[in-house]
Amino acid sequence: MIVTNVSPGPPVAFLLSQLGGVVARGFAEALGPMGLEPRHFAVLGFVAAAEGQSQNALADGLAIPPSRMVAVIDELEERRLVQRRPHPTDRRARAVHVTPKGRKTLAGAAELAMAYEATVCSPLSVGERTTLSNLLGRLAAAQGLDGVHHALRG
Amino acid sequence: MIVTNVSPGPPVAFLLSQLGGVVARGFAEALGPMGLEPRHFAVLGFVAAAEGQSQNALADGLAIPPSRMVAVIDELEERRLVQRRPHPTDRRARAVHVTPKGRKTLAGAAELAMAYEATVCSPLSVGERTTLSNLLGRLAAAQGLDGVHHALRG
DNA sequence: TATTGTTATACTCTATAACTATA
DNA sequence: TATAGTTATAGAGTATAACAATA
Repeated sequence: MIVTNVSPGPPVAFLLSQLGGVVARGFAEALGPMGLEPRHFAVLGFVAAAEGQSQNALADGLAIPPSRMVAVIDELEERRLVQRRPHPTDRRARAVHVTPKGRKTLAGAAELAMAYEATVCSPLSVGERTTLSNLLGRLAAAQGLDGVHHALRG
Repeated sequence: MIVTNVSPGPPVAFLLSQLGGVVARGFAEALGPMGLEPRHFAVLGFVAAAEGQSQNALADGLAIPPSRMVAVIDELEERRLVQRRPHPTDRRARAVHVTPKGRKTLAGAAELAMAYEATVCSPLSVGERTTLSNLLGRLAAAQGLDGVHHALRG
């Protein structure tokens, strides 16, 4: 009998667990010079993509509990990267906006992220990166990942 | 100017962080029916691969602190999967051995792990799995991963 | 004096649920 | 009565360092 349902080489699930942890930590380190953690980067980017959202809307969109969103916005606001303004139609809510300084910081962090991406992928040719991105994307889709909540785990 | 240093598609580092977390959690769940957590599986397998090692040697080999190893061995011994015996040459140390029940449990857990691997890889053809394993293996090697400490993060 | 196993402590991180002010 | 934001609390998980027995 020929075994066909086992993938050759080291188990993929195995490598993914290993690499996922290392890359997540490495990404956090790469962001260090900006003084941002991955969660700040994620929230800042999400706010910049759609300004004026309520904190609950942000928490919903990034699939994190509202109480955590409060802390992240606190830290971002303390550094003048975002600003809480009164919500135009609901006096309970706060409309979150990005400051000019926040946009600059976001741009810098995005550059660091791209540089880290290049470091991680450096062992591969451009063609291989495309292949890898495609294969991983299919696995991610099968796992129900939609590409939104990225840097929030840990 | 043509941009060549950016990989096409979603960033690989991004997908790896996402998938790593999901797969690690999924693996923990897959092991659930056995009543084992990934760390127990890893230690049990490492002990089975070389019996009679001291706890410090195990902690060293799996790159986890000795105090943590104590807790894991405690739990494995409570379930009669491993056994602490006096070390033949050093009365301070304990030689850790796998019981017959431990071997059966390990075999069952290994089957669950293979089944989970098959689930994760189900969107890919066998050829694609080989390709993916190869690409991930090269990234892992570049990150200094040696393939030993797998299921211990989280 | 150093090392093995162990225990205790302290620290980080997180979600849950209470609280207030508005709706 | 329900919802937005906030705060407080408690839980899980962890590493660090102190400890006793032995080398």
